[in-house]
Amino acid sequence: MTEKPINNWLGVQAEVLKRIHDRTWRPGDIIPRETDLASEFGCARVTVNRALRTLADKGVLDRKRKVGTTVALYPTSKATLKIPLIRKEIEDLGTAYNYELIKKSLNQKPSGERLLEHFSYNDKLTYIEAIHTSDSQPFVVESRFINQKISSNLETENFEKNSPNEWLLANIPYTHGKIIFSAINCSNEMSSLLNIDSGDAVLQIERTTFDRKQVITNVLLTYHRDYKLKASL
Amino acid sequence: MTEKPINNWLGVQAEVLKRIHDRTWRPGDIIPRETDLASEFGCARVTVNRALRTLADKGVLDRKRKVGTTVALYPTSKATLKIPLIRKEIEDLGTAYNYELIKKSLNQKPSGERLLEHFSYNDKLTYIEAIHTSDSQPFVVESRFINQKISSNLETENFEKNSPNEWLLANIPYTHGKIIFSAINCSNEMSSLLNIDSGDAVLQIERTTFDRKQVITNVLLTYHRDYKLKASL
DNA sequence: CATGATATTATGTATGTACATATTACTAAG
DNA sequence: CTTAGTAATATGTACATACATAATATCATG
Repeated sequence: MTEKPINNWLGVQAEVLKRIHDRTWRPGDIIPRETDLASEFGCARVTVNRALRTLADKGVLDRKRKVGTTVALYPTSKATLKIPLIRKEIEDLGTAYNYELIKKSLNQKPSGERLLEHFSYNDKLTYIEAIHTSDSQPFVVESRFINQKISSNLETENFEKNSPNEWLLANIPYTHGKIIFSAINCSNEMSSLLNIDSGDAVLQIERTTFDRKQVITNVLLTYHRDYKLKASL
Repeated sequence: MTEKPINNWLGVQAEVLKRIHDRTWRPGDIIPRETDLASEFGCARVTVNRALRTLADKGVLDRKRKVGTTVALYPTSKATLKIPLIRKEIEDLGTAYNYELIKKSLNQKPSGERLLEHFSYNDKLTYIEAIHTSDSQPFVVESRFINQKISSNLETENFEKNSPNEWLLANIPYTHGKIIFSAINCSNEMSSLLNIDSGDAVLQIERTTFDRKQVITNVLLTYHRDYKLKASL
């Protein structure tokens, strides 16, 4: 071992990325096995394992027992986008956050494709429509259905001051969720809420969160006209 | 140790999630230290470490040396969206994929805010406009600038048959990227390409990829009207 | 009382070893 | 020649141990 050993997993990761990057190992290639890399780098196999495992998590490598590790053919660019609390997103812009309840109605029955896809026919839902503003400018309209089965405290909360967004996060744990991004032409009603012209294109995010099999809530967020959602890969 | 030990990291992870879920540990709470959990579960500290580390990666926990591990206050819902190759996305729909080059021009100078944010003033860019179709229906219009510095082979590739999307992925490695999602009202020109009405709202994704500091390419993908981007959290 | 040195502590990581598991390759029985 | 059974192998994981590192708490000194 004349070379300086790479004896930490970040170092191994960097070296592996370097070799993928400079095409020593090309997409589809099988790379040397852990034991070989370990002895080449002068470190323990577990260290190599951690580096390769992390890269596999990120989608850079594909791994299979007994078969080996290959450089991913289509590095399915996994973008991770952080979805912050709306209040926090606005406050982070350095602007004043405000929340206003527009509508609230209890005991709604699910109707329409969007709701019936998630809720069952005899679920009772609380509907809430509200607007979040940034320096008094409309930022996003929240239009939400909450499954009344989830919590008895739901009735005592009137959502006049607190957004259901925050209330749910603080009170109702969820296991997983689905998100759908789309673009829509603004309706008359929505355009007056957002203070833009009817027909203007706006970004819409639908989010459904679950507690195991049970749907907790389905929310449609309609953003102001110039909203851009950023992510990195 | 009367209880059955939890001696694998997935088991520990499940148990920790259970306790967060049933509010034994609430958002903001500091949870017992690794050594304590290890002795409670009857496993090694490293096993607990791996479980907690993985949950911290996912954003469920916050960890800090010497301070301890807390349940994340705002579990900054990290959505991971997989961005597949366009061809693959269409083929996975079970429809026929087709690619058609619309325009190609060399030696463009960057102009406009979008390009000058990334490219430097005297970069030479190759511009490519192309359309990807699904069963002959317009699926997405690709409008791309490629930095000519990145590869000498760029000149030999005419992009008549192969989309720059695939060519770049196969030939030019990148280190990281930025993505911006927005909604726009379709221009006259774009609407005729996408075979929809001018003014229709469409989803637009801008993606810039880098090789370290250097910008490789900036692409604007304008999707067909009913396109929805799905992600999970 | 302020301040800088020092001890303490919880997480972070490296190592050698051992065994588990998934998958392939090989081999022998029919 | 097929097939069930078995060996070989690369990754996956668990553990005990040791030391590293970051952040806090404590204490001595001026």
